[in-house]
Amino acid sequence: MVDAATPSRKDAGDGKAFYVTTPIYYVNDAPHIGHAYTTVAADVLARWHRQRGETVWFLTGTDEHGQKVMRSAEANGVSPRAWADRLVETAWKPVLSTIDASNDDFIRTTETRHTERVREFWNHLYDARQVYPGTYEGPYCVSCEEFKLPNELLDGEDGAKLCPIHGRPVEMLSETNYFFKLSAFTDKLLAYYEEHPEFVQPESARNEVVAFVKQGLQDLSITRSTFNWGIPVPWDDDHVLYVWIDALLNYVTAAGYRTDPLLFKRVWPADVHLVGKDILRFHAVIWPAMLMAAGLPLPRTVFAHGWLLVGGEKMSKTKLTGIAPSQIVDTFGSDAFRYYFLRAIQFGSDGSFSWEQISAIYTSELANGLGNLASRVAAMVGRYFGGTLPAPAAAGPAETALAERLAETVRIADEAMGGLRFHEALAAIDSFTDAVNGYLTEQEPWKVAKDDSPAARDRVATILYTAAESLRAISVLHNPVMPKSAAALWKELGAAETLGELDLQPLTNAGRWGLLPPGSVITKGEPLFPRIEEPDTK
RNA sequence: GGGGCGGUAGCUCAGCCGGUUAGAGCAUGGGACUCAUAAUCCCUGGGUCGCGGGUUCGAGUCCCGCCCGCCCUACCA
Repeated sequence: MVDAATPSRKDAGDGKAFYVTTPIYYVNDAPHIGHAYTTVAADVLARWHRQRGETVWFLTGTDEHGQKVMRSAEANGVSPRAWADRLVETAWKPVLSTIDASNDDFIRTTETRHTERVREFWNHLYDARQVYPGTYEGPYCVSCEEFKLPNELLDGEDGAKLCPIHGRPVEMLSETNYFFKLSAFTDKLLAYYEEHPEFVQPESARNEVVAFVKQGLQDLSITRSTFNWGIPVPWDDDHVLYVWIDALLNYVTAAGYRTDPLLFKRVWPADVHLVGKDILRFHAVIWPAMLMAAGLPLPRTVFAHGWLLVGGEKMSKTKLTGIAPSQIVDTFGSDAFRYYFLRAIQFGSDGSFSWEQISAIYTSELANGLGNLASRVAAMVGRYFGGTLPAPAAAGPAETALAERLAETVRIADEAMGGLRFHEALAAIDSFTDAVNGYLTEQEPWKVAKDDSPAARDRVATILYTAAESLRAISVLHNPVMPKSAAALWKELGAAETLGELDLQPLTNAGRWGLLPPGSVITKGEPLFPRIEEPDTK
């Protein structure tokens, strides 16, 4: 029973938790890598902050009301709720495990914990006279039986506006419904953007939002009466709430709004709402206005990321460029999926996806770079020290340089992650991995090992310790991004026995040198990132 | 129509307030090495910086015009 769903992790701990959200996904779409991209970014952020030792609350979920879902359900001969249940269980929830999402909660807008709170929220605003009855007038297509968007209409002859589906003239129709006094918040929003430049990111998104609001806001029609798949308006049974006005509230209803004051206090306001740029306005204009109207604190940041482009064009189902996450994960694994999208695309900008590119990055950075490094270190500790990590002797300039490089890498990566510059963080970690590979090649421990004098043996010990210690740090740094591989590496280093669980290694200390205790038992396992001989170039 | 962003090496992209021979990663080619997942390390790139003008001692980097792609210009999610 969905309504009985309980958060998997209620222990948000003491103090303010880092609260990150994805949008709730509209169940009527098929999940594609665009959705997974957002979720992965949120997940990496959540895991990164957990690794820093912070308490974290990571929410995702599904948006299930509205006309489209209702119509699909009808077309499939089932109730809207049954249709939504099916999509959630067969499509949306499975994606989360496909990409290894570690969400603390999953909210559905059809759950009573949501619907009841939404009704209360709007009833409150209605009582506070923030909502009033009015008339919505817009272009309506009789064939579609729905209102159309002014900008999707086609121009017909003699200036008539045509329905893009039926090619027939639309007529202006009006509908009585309820309006939220959004216009009253124009100046307050502008002032807020001004005072909180970090509220809408990146800069380009912020500029668009500000420009939009500066035009002046109109009141927003928040109810519909032409169909009934939605949350009933508390004061008028003939209307249901407009789906967005319902959906946005998930961020608070799932955070214990009006039901769990302790959780709510600990979690709200959200630190980051991650959204695609297509839904920026709802999150950066309507949502904060709703919160202002209700007297609730606003989220710290709404971050809009870009589109994934396939073949230079925005991914779309109709052009058959919509790709299911499993298509990629089946070939490269969930870790590489996560790594690739955050590594190859500047978060906030549009990014090109191609099989060639993911294949290239997988091979060069993961298989040849990190994976091979782990193999060569494990092999040499096995060969020269029977698998037991030796204690290092005196550090030379090369060791000191690498240790300093590590500290710098952790600093850069942490700062970049804090600013949602995932690609920058991963570039720094990759660059450090390269440095370790270069260090080994320069020090040539395999040559030093041919001399069996005590001094030479000490030198080999120092070199291999240095490399293994570097891998220890890389494990911690990569754990939020590639949890499976990082755990495998951690195990290979024998670190669980000597340092404890990987998840508990504080990221903030990851740059400290010399944490991996000598004596750790290092084993050469299966390759971390097996070579993929024939990439699926479909 | 108005506003914004982008068009830089085969690919993906950096190039802040204009200034020595235009950069990175990957791919390519050559070399070194052999611990390692035929992996690693070093060297190697001569690309009309979309097109045409202009300003300037000097312009991917500023101005004007044009071409191409994308986004915004409110109630599909």
